[in-house]
Amino acid sequence: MDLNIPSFLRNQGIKASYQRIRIYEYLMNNRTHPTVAEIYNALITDIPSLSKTTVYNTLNLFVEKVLVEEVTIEGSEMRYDIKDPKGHGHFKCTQCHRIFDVPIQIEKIFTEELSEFQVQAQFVHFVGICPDCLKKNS
Amino acid sequence: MDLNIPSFLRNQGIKASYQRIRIYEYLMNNRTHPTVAEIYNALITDIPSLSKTTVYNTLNLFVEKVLVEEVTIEGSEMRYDIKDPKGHGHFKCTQCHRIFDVPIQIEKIFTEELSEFQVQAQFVHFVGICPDCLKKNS
DNA sequence: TTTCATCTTGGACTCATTACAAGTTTATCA
DNA sequence: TGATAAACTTGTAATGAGTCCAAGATGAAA
Ligand SMILES: [Mn+2]
Ligand SMILES: [Mn+2]
Ligand SMILES: [Zn+2]
Ligand SMILES: [Zn+2]
Repeated sequence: MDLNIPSFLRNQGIKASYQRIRIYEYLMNNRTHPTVAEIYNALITDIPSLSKTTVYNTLNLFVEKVLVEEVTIEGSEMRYDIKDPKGHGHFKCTQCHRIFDVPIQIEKIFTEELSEFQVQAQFVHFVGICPDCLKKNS
Repeated sequence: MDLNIPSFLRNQGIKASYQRIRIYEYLMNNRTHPTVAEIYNALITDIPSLSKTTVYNTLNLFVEKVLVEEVTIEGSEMRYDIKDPKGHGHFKCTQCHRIFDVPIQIEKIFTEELSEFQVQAQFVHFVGICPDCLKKNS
């Protein structure tokens, strides 16, 4: 499923600048929920003129156009994730600080009390210790 | 269940200073998930010497001692909530910006894939429009 | 190639939070 | 009492993620 990023972006009503293509491509290839600083540091060697503001602008645009989702989880920096139409939760390991994807049964979360609310988005996340770190500890 | 806050704090290993008592009391009486600024502004008339740093220090201490929980939900300011041993989720209304408590069936969220992880905490939140605002809109 | 809208850039700025050092309170004990 | 020290509070300065803005670059259309 070899995605052509430039035409994909244009289909979403986004002008496919070089910076935007490279940022989207980075998110596709690095499903680690990177921060702005991580994205910027990864691309700056290839794109020496890149500005942090452009990374912010581009991510905000992608979020607005629903190509990308913000992941708010423990810590002071926002993280970014390619939009998953199915939706999934996250698990943050307190030892290695990695963030794992967790499949979620969204329907099961809804409770009676929410019936009067119009829910537009839902977020689930866990904090704890991942299997790798549990092994290392023992 | 008329709680004696000073002795409650001492039981938790926390010295019951006047500031700490008033901040805890405020959180007990205002289950609105207030920000630091809201707590500070509410108490500054009663305690003119109160410092914002004290509010930060106190809340961080309460979080460490598990008397209070941080609520991270949309927006740049941290919010605080008296610790609920049962646990509950939150719903943020995009129109009136209120944050509602939502009872959650935590067990139902757990998926097969989490079985190898040691989960220490879980967070669920929703974003959408609350019943009051839905009525106003129609 | 000219034009005009859109993008990118970097530096200034904002604002929530933390760090720090000096002053205050409180508990303990001579 | 008074002395001593630990813990707490306070105000100011510093940090740092994110935004604003104005000037320059890009690129599609005519
Ligand atoms: Mn993810
Ligand atoms: Mn709550
Ligand atoms: Zn780990
Ligand atoms: Zn509302």
